[in-house]
Amino acid sequence: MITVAIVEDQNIFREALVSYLGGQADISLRGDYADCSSAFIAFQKKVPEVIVLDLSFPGMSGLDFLFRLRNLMEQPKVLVLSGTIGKAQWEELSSMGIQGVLDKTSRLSILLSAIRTIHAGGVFFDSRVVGDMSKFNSYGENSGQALTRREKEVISLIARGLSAKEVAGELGTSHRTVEKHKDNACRKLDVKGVANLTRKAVELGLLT
Amino acid sequence: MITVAIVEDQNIFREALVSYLGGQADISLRGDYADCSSAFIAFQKKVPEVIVLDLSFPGMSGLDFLFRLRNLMEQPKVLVLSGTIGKAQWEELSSMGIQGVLDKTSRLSILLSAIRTIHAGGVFFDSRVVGDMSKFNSYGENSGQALTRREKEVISLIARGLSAKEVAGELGTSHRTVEKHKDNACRKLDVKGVANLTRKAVELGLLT
DNA sequence: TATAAATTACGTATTTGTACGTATTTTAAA
DNA sequence: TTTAAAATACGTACAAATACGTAATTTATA
Repeated sequence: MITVAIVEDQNIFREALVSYLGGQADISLRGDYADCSSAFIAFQKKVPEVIVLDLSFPGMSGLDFLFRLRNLMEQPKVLVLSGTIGKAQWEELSSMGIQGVLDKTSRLSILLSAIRTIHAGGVFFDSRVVGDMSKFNSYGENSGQALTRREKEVISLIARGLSAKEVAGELGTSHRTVEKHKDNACRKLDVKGVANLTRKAVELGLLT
Repeated sequence: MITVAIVEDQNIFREALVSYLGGQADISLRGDYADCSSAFIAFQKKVPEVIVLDLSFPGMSGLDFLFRLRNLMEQPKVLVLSGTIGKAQWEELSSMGIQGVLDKTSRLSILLSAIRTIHAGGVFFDSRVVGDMSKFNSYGENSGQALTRREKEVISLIARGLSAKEVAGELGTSHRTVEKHKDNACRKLDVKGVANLTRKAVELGLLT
């Protein structure tokens, strides 16, 4: 018998999942939660073996949630249900020690398999998600560098519509420096122009 | 007995919905489809009374789908399940004669109610979705003008990273004209700069 | 057809972005 | 502490964007 909890903000989806998983012989549902806070409170009393966690909702509070899970007495296995996740999310996810990632376009039977697999001690990473992640590692065999904190800060503000001068004022530095950071970020991301940079910033989850 | 079909690309969600709705005494499921094409082919033979349609997936083929539905012998009631929908989608939706819109964060019981309501001849518009839509009507009590087709075309290309010159080449017109369209669009949308324009274009669903 | 809306085009002046470069100081890691 | 990475700053030349303006032509539509 596998004890499972679901954390998913889309009520319709969550309740439908509950309805389905509740009918499985080897699964015992131990709660479903629409937000991380109420889930964590419940888990402090009783930790389920497997947590099905939707990380597609905004605010990336889900990552804080994963972090806090590591302080529980018992360590639950975590299966992340993702819609589309950005590079920023993925970087944090992969260092967070989760047991699986699944795309919502996967089959329901795959979800079941994944739950059983990770409960048995395995890992389950959906190829569509993991495959997409490879693009994050191929910014170029040449230029595959991660953005620095300052670069992220700068392009985040630029994507919000600020000019280089305004960003400089915001960060208390020179507009030439800002332009340099932006310049470097553009080369690392292999994009040109504010429009592409803006969409990239959104994609990377830098405007949350 | 209400005959219902589901069109939803997220397999896990769709199958979980099938599992749940299949257990309802007054609902008879007549098929579930992961894409509009296969759904339409099936509907040409037999039209369900109610179609639960997810419009949150890309390509906005869902709108073409709605349009084609109008050519069927019998007219099904349509309940749209939306994640977040942009202004462009909403404008087309509201002129498409659907019977209901529901947010995925609604409760499952609400979905049931909605299905029963529109089957009985009523309409069901979730306040969260409709409420959000009001923001689209308040681009300013002053400047609340709709974008023209050309303006949408121009800012869509600009948001994709093309310069005014490149857009001009693409559309076979002068770069001055392109700049003018962009200028006008910016005033209508009350934004400044490529970054803001790009995010607005994404928000409006112009980059699908 | 008459009228309004949309598309087209250009002028001009100023600001901002882009794409190279170099080089110093600060901060973090080995 | 030594070393590497990051952040800082500046030069220059050209391209592009921005913010005003006017106005002719085409296309819908009442």
